Amino acid sequence: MELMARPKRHEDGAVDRADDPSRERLSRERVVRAAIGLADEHGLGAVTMRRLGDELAVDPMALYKHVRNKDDLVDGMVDLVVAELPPVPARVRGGWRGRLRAKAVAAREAMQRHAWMPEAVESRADATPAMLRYYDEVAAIMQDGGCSIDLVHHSLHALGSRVLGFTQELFDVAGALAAGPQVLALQAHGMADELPHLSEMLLQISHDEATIVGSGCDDDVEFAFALDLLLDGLERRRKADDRASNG
Amino acid sequence: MELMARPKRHEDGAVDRADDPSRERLSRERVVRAAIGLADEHGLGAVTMRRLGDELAVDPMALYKHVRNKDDLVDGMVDLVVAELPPVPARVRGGWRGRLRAKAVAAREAMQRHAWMPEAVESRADATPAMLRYYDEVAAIMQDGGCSIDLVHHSLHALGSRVLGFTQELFDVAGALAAGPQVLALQAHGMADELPHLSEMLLQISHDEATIVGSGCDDDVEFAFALDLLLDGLERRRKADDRASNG
DNA sequence: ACCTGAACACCGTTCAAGT
DNA sequence: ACCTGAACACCGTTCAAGT
Repeated sequence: MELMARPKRHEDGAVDRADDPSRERLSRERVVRAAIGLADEHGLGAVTMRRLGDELAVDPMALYKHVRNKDDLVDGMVDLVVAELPPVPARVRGGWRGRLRAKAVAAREAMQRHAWMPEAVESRADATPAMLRYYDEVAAIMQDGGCSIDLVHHSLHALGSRVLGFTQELFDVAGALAAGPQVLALQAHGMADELPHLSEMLLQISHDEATIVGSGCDDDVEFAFALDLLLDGLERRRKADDRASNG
Repeated sequence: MELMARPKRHEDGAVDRADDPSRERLSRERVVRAAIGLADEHGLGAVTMRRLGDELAVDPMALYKHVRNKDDLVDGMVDLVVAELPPVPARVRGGWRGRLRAKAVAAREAMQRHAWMPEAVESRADATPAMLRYYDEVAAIMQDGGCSIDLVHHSLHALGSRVLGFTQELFDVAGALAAGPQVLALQAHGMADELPHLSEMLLQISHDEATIVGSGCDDDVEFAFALDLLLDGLERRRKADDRASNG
């Protein structure tokens, strides 16, 4: 998963700089792609103007010619990832719900390749142009499906980032706790007495899962559960609106 | 909203240090409350070991006696806020749904006083003890209401941080865009052609709202809409489970 | 006119030196 | 044995000095 082109080096390790004028020129896209590669490999925390400069074999200050500042860099990373999300397949079963579902599931796959995206998006105040276009597509799917503008509006709020493929979880309820040893650790620390309901739940989960796969929750299942819960609820509201205006 | 006790100073401005042994002793709670006060007033970014030391009129290094490191400090801030959320009133109408709803709405009020909480929570890998206790209470309410353990589990994933009062929005769809001037700005920059559905939606919102209040969306309404959508859907699943096992 | 890199004003944390 | 503060290894960004 090497998204960026590494700077060319001589076999002896010396870096081409002033010598080689054919060396790939810097551009905003090349800078942003290098940052994405850095984040994919080492996390968003590793994305540093200085380190990015190293990665591109360039003076850190040179980056400021292609990027206003670090905020602008992160904006660029988010925008590029969202811009490159696959378009929803032309023919999908299940009406507007099915189309929206397919869109969210496709986005989710991309987000798993870029695990830093939720944190990056969360840290932005404003939506990037690509995010706006994405949400316009979502609105289009719903309006085409017969949702009122008012319902579309509420839905965008209700779905939030879920439609972009985020799990949006407070903490990894299962990953952090459902692993067998962790449950035991909980009990060992006497927390099980304090958390009877969670303990019972986690115990049952790890018991059920143990017979099938490893342990912990299936993120895909949970994502689909929440998504369908919301989409089903929204379709019910759409039908109710329909009856109210047509009946 | 002054949560912390400021260090006492002489009227001439000189700081009591070694002189005054009765000067309030540092403690983990005092450190954490000071950090919360700092975040409430100036945002999470202003919470710095150095600045916190200044605030408490203490060497920054002295903080490390009460707090393992900065991560531990933020953990402490999150834990204290969650621990002090009001308990759900004993008698609330509407069964488990009503009780859970009341809990989320009460939490939401607290979160609005501590606007840095979503960011702080998002940056944590693990839940704090108070968060675990909170989620145990949520699980208890649902189990008492007749939800199967399996449904409780899915619900915790689906509700995510919403039950803690977070809006969990990707970006402030409305705040950033629905304000009248912004819509015009959008059109001026030719984005309206690219975003026909969003533009139409935002135009209608600002038109509708203009006659009632200012502009933008009502966050409380949107929070309640999404919460009820989820709670209604979960109650439907509970009933379906009921029929499946009893019928 | 352009580019570069030294320097500034921060940060969390270590660790040695002083009591 | 304890505490303190100098120092380290970073950070984003400014700005002046050099070409």
